[in-house]
Amino acid sequence: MARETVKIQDVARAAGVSTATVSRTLSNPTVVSESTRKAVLEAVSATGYRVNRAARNLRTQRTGSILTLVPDLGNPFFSQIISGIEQVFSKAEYSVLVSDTANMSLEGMPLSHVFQDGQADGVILLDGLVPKSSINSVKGTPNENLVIYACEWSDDVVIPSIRSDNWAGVELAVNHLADLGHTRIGHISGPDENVLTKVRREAFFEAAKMRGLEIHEDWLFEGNFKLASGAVAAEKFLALKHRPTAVFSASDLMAMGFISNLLDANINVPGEVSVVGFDDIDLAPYFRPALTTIHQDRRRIGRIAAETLLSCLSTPQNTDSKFRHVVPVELVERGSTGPCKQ
Amino acid sequence: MARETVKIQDVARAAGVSTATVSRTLSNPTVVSESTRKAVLEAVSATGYRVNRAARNLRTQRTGSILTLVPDLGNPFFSQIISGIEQVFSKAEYSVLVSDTANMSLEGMPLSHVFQDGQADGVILLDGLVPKSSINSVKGTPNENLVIYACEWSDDVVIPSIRSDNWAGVELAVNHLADLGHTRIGHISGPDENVLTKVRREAFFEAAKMRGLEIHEDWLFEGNFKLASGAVAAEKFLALKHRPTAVFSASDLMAMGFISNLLDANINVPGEVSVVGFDDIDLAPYFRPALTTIHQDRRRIGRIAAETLLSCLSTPQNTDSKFRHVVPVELVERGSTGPCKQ
DNA sequence: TGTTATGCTGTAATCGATTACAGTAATGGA
DNA sequence: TCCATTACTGTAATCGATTACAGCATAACA
Repeated sequence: MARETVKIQDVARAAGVSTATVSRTLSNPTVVSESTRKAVLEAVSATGYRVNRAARNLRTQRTGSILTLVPDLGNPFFSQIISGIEQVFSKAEYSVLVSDTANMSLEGMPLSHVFQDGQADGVILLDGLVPKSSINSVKGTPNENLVIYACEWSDDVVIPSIRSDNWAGVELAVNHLADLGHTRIGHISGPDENVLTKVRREAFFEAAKMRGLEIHEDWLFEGNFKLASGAVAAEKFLALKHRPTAVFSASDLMAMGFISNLLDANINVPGEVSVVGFDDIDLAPYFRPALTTIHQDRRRIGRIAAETLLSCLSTPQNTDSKFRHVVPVELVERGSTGPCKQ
Repeated sequence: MARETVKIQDVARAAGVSTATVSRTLSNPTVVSESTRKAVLEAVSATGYRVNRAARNLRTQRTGSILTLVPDLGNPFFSQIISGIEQVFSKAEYSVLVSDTANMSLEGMPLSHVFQDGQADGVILLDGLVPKSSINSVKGTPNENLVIYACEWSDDVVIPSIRSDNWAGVELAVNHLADLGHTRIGHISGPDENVLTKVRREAFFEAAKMRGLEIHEDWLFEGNFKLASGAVAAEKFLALKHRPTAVFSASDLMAMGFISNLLDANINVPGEVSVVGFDDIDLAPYFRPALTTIHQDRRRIGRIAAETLLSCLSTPQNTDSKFRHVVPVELVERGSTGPCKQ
């Protein structure tokens, strides 16, 4: 009964108006008269018309979608941020594209291509390791302010960013342990190249110093935020002659991997070793011992990032590339930490 | 130095050829002569030309992207499937759009709109609860075969699907427990409306029957696949006068929530109660007790779904709407199950 | 030499919307 | 009555690529 695809022409014909009027009715209803509006809308539903995005995009030079670059899509940590992002953009009638940076080489690929190709109107980077040169390719273009960081970032690149208050989080963790009487505190960090690793490590040293605690080289374990690396850290920990009585892990997953191995070695947590994580993943309260950790509101980070980008999209002028939104974190005390008994 | 945007005209001029030749060089290099090809490619890199997608999409009536509908983006389970999907599509030069069905109402929204709008060339449904009417709106259209299920599905809807071998997984779990001597086995299920719940529950009854085991109404706990619902099930479990000695949970998360609460109540796992999960999430081996569970290869499901859709996209004719790919599962024995001692 | 095939290239129509500009009718004010 | 303004509406150009069709050499063959 209907033609293959119904286009604006068909609606115009059905409503007895021009295509311009149909278009106006749909995108700016107030400028057409009551009666034509009704006629057009009727024709639209009668024909089942739907605006063709490609045509609109070509004409308006917009895409109606934004791109999210994630270092590891399989990681639940990021999926929750994306969830927050999607929530905001779906309301605003934007589509969300996701790409795993592990599946592409960004080395030679300037981010400006995303805009030139008409792939997306904006980009949210969850990956602090996207090459500086790639990001800077948008500097000086009209899209300069449409790339922002969420969660991770790079100190070399000046674009807006949303992040947790990592420094405060580490302080909370260390002070919590110090308050419990621990003086020998170890640290499981993320991978060296990660910006979060740097901040949290530095904050760790600083917080320890503030409490007058000494840190031994031996007590620092480099991981990669994932479970297995926490388990590896535990092996090294167990091999130490003179062990710390508490450990601050830069991620919950590493903390859990660490604890698992300690328990297997019959080391009591928190009896002999207290452990604080970072993230407060859903499982933290259900792990045994329940994990004391620093709560990050991941979905909120995603939402704020999306809202920030959205406002840049609607009013490009008043964007500050140095904009930085820091989301507060909090300590959640659970069962994996206890008083120092030595 | 360069114009705002360089278009195919500019390249044509620079190379001294027509736009048609430029287009051909880029999309079908073999039909142009060696010398022009070189000239064009030089002009392309000299000008920094990039094909405008909106224009191409309009002309070719394709979008180069596919849509993934997820019931809960924040759930790590789905993010790993998406990871597999993205891996395949990024190689094939497709973009992946993700939408959380929780953020949209699909009730009145026919899926055919996705195609009419030119939003995507194909759809992967990770959500078995997308309304039948919405999906069936593509039946009889040219896009009939470009919507497929991954992981979940609906028995009412005839479209290709990729899924784990749920039935076999449940059998493995029940037989494992029966082999350990358990005769009183409980089950924590997903939510009633979920298709996986139905299959796994039915398979549970069947497997139990095959082993000559009786199942009491009291031993069935309805959850929602998430942690907290496992903990709730544990409360009900603890209130029972006559408890099962083993429990099969339809998800690892529920199993962990369940175990946590049992441990808090000083019930030994697996000493007093054995627990088998389903999924084999990354944490399963690090939980204490390490979780015995049914391994599902989520990334593989994603990859196969993507490859299936991809082949439908390239050769639409030979698609079978009844196509069903069942991915094998396996039992992973860990510490949460042990011999029945009663 | 004439005819046909082959290989490459250019012209121009086309995809389906948006929107600048112009035109018309109705209204109000002088 | 005439002019200006307001409120709509229509015409047609435009976004930037792809591709059907036609044209022109050159090669191949009779």
